[in-house]
Amino acid sequence: MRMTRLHAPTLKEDPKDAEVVSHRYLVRGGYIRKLAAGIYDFLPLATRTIHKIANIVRAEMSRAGAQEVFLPAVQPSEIWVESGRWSFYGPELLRFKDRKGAEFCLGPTHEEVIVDLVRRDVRSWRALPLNLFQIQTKFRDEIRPRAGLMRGREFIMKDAYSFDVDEAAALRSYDAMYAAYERIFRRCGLDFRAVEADTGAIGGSRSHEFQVLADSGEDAMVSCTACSYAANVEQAELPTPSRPATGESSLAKVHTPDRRTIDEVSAFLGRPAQAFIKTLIVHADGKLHAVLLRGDHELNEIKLKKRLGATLLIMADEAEVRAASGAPVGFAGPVGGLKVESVLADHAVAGMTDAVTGANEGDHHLTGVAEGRDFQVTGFHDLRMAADGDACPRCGGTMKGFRGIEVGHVFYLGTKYSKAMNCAFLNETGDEKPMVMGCYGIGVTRIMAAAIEQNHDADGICWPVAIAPFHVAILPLQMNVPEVVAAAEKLYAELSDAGFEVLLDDREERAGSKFKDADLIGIPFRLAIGARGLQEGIVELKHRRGGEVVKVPVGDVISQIRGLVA
RNA sequence: CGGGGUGUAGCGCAGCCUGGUAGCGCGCCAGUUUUGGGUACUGGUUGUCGGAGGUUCAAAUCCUCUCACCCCGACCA
Repeated sequence: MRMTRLHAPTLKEDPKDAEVVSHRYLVRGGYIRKLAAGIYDFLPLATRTIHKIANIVRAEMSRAGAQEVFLPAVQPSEIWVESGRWSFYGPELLRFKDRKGAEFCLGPTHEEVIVDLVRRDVRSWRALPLNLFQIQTKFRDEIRPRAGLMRGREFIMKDAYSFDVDEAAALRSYDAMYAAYERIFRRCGLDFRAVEADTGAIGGSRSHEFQVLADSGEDAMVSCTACSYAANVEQAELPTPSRPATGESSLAKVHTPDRRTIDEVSAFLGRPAQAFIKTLIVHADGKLHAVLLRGDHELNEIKLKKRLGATLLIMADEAEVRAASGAPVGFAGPVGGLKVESVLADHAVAGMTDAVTGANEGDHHLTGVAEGRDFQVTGFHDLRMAADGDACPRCGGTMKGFRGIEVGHVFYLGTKYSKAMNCAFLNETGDEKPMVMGCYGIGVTRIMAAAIEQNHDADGICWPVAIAPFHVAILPLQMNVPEVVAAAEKLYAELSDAGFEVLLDDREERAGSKFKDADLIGIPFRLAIGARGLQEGIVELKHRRGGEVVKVPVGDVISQIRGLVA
């Protein structure tokens, strides 16, 4: 490809609406443009990278036995009513009517469509296992799209669905997908980690997320430093700690004017956050409950929801907090009783002495509070998020926290959808059974963004070779020196013929501009051809990522590149 | 949805407080110059000032309504 023909409008200045690195560089590098909030145009460079990622995904899915299909983006409401998700899904599901008034939605996912397809024609155990996948544009009307491609509303996703005769077979399908995912992300050149995850609204009993390691990631994980356990902090179970030896303390009320948060009271009283008992009032299915956590811990709403068996769980509003505690938000505490259905406490609160809590009175806290002596709870449970330094639930080792970007998710679904939508088969003994399903997603466009978050420097993108839009950039540095242009053209032809994807910067620009754009776009290897070097028969080969520069005789360029790109 | 903010040339911005009919940088076009990290200079092109309504002799500027977008939060296969 010639730069003069390539539609890659690069920008010198950062776009004003881009905060995260991947968004900035994708826009500046001429990869994407925004059409509306969370909706982007993919320009030629982005399209090339997306194709690279998609082809790796295709190859590995095929290898794992899945077959590619292409399903509609527009879906009728009937199948969603059937699965129960027409009412369960909120406004995130974009709904609309056709000219006859019939209701449709833009597919945020395709369980309904695939189950409908499979149940029509698959009636026998002989046809199973079956695994179908597609690479499709999905639409989710996110409350707040952000961070460019990381959380857009419209995005490209690979989704696969497996159908099996029983749980054991379905788990084999799951394991095959898990293995395929590891191959996919490795081939994409990403530093990633598979972690145990919550199954969320989708149900099922087994689930792993594939997380690209990046400090800018939205998700927090912990992994054990001693064994292989790794999990999302939402998912990680925590071992029950041993009760601390009871210490002595005497209860006292202190005046804490206008100090509401743990941080504020902690600074005011000079006590660490670990000495606090945080009292949260939650509203679950119409009833109020209190949750007690150690001050430095964070509530895990998923665990709490499961413990309460609640379908709807939200933080109580100000009026509810006042009704439960008799005090404004920020001063609730367990001592003296709360007007709530139950008081649940995290294990870490058990046996705390000399603790600080709210006094159930505006502008006052209690110190010297002892659990058991000053208040009782309904029960102790695992209710908090795992964090850096926590003990591993498997081996007791120490867990380390890290952040990641979720690029893939595999779920064991069971029969949730096949039962709801009557997707069944006849087994060898003639009995009708619901198929046992799994579903497996990969965010194709998110991989593009995540790869940049993980692979960039101050000048631009440093693509892994496998997903770079081009392998090599050729930069003739003096367009007015015929020998330079001729040498560049010759290398361009030779490298292209040898099967490499080459971008020739044939613009009448000075060297500086070409270097800047090549760095920004992030082509892994750069050949700079200058009049000076050419006189000695050499060109300069630079590795975008490491920055190493080697002088290469013109005749050796192809073999050198061959060794690098392979 | 709650809080905060922004809409003026393709991009990034100033002008608004104190109304007088629009400007800067980058880009783009022509040329000179320069020629290994966004060269310098000359000339040129580019606007329903987000939209609607109102006040006024006069509105980018003041008022009302509205739309879009961004950030924080809640939300989330």
